[in-house]
Amino acid sequence: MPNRRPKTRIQQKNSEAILEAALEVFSQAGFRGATLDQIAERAGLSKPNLLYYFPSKEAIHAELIKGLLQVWLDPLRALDAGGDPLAEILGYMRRKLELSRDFPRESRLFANEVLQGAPRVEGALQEELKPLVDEKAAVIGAWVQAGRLAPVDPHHLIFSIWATTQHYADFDVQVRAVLGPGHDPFAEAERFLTTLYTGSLCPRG
Amino acid sequence: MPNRRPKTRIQQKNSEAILEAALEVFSQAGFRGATLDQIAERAGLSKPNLLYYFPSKEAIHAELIKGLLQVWLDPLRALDAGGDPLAEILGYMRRKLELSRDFPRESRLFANEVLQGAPRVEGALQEELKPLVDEKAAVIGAWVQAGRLAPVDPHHLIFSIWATTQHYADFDVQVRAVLGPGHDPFAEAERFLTTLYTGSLCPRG
DNA sequence: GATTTAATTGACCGATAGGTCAAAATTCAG
DNA sequence: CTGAATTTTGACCTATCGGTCAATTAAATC
Repeated sequence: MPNRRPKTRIQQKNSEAILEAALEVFSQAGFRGATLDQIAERAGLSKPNLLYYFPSKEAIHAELIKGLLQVWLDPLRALDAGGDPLAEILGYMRRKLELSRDFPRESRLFANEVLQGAPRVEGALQEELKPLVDEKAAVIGAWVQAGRLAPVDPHHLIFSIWATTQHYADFDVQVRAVLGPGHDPFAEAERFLTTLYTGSLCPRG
Repeated sequence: MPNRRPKTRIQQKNSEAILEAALEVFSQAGFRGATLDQIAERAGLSKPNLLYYFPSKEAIHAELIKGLLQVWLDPLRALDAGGDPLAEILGYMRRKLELSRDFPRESRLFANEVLQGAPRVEGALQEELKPLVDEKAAVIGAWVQAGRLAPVDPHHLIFSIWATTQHYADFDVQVRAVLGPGHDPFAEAERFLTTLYTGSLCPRG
């Protein structure tokens, strides 16, 4: 059994291939719907060989979730209390939208997990997500108090940014089916969401 | 095998029990993750008995989706070209949010399906969803043209309403984990979304 | 080049998946 | 009450699931 941290080139390569394949399969079928055989085939390995690198299906999934959560929270971490309120929020929206555009499988993996009751990430939600959101919600709340933002509920503002941006990754099929060909959903979304949030967040006498 | 339309009381009762159980299981585990044994147990029937009423797992799922799509599209159908633009859009948002509150399992069933590539509903998206959305988007576009709404992309406005309202059903676990106890997510969401859309849709000189 | 170590595999395991079927139990019609 | 139709079930089928293991092959080390 290989050590925790891959050492050899071959371990590095195969571990990456497995995680890449698992991301594809898990994000498309959910945890229960995904099979080790599918993952193994996509990774170009036999199933026993796959289980030589990871002890179980759960372990592969856990590794993916672990690596994902950090990346997923980064845009919110970057929200700066010292910046211009509207610019900060629009910047957060934009970074979140870019994640949806560039890492749709990661978004769907997470969506699948939460949608099915988050049995394997509930702890992380409580211990990592909630504190960070509370902190940044307080920042936004302070902006509102100072009259630098129109009065809105900070938590639900954050929810709406999650919802609207992740929608373009998670419901990509539906978005494209409705728009038809000849559209760039993400580019259009950026314009729309900019006007949406600018319009409702600008403070008015 | 029972006829297409349930006739006897017992057929009526069991068919309903099966669909109710299947909704619970499919919405929580996705199609592949759900099992006939789980559905049968929840419905209080044996597996062979379940398969006496529906020919296959696919058939149960298809029946659910069929019944769901109509209900799901009703709020958009009710959007009235003759009404007040902002009130109509807020009303649509509110009806959609009520669906999320009262039928979260249906929302998750649909989300699961689309998330996993919509293999069983892609046709319905093209043939039912797209025409309806295009029609209503045209209505909104006309309002914008007439200067009765701030200039926004109608399709993406509809997407954002879907995203923000369904978020509270589909990501319920996450929303509650972040908010903590003592919150009514749907009531708060209604207030927030009202200000969000009012703020950005009101036309200004 | 030999030997040790890492990597790979085919065969296999018990559990569970969706589904079938003939027979038994129940309900219904006359 | 009786016979026909409906409903229910236990036993069973094949395929696939996650996972194991001993044996084989390929790499790295000396």
